[in-house]
Amino acid sequence: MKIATFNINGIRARLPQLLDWLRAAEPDVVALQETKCVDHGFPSLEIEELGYNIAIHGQKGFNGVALLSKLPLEDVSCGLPGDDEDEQARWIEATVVGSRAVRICGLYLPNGNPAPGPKYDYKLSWMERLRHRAAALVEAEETAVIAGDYNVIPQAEDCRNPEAWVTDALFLPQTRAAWRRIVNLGLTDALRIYEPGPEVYTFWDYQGGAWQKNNGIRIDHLLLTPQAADLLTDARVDRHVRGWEKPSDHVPVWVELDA
DNA sequence: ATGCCTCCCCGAGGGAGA
Repeated sequence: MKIATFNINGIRARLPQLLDWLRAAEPDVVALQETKCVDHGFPSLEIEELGYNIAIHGQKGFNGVALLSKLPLEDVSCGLPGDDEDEQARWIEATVVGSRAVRICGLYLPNGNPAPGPKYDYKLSWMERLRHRAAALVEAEETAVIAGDYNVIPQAEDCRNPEAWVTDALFLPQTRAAWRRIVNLGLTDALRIYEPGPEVYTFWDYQGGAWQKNNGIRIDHLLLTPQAADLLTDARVDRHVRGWEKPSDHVPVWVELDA
């Protein structure tokens, strides 16, 4: 079962690229972020024509997450538990049953800039809620993949110019400590298993020729519970997609599970 | 980099992103 995450940066603006990638990469499950449209604006027909079922958690203008799956999406749940006041569409989860049942969680973690400030406070509190949800999945011994745009640069080797990020919400010590508290529940950062080297990035800014200079950061991650990690057979970045016409600033990242 | 792009809102110029 091939499971991918892709911050699409506007699904209506990016539909041709998304369809081209789906046809070429043939993922079984995709977690999308930054769909930037309400549910009735989602281009469902074109995606369903490629054989995907769809679960959407949209919002007007920004945010927005979705799951695509060639297998049925069961027990869909939208919204990260822990704050009933939180209206932002950043979390969706569902179960997909192949040879094994896999819980798929798609997330769009808040950016948090500028830090310090209320946006950074929201990021840290969201990460604490994420830790609680991840702990529950680990405790229940679920076969689960927690995939998405984490807006976290875990370590210095995950960016080209660490010194440029030292005061940024994506790389602040508090952010990376919160990330470690989540990973240290016993989760596996899947891409690191198959791409251990430096200069493995998933985002390149549109500005300043970042792509041409390979001035990237690794912020899109797939975290696996132990039961999912047992099934891991591959994990890669579809880096080439960033060189396409009118690309997203993120590229797809995927894992292959024997499930 | 207090923003060199690009998305969204809409139908101008501002918010958001990372």
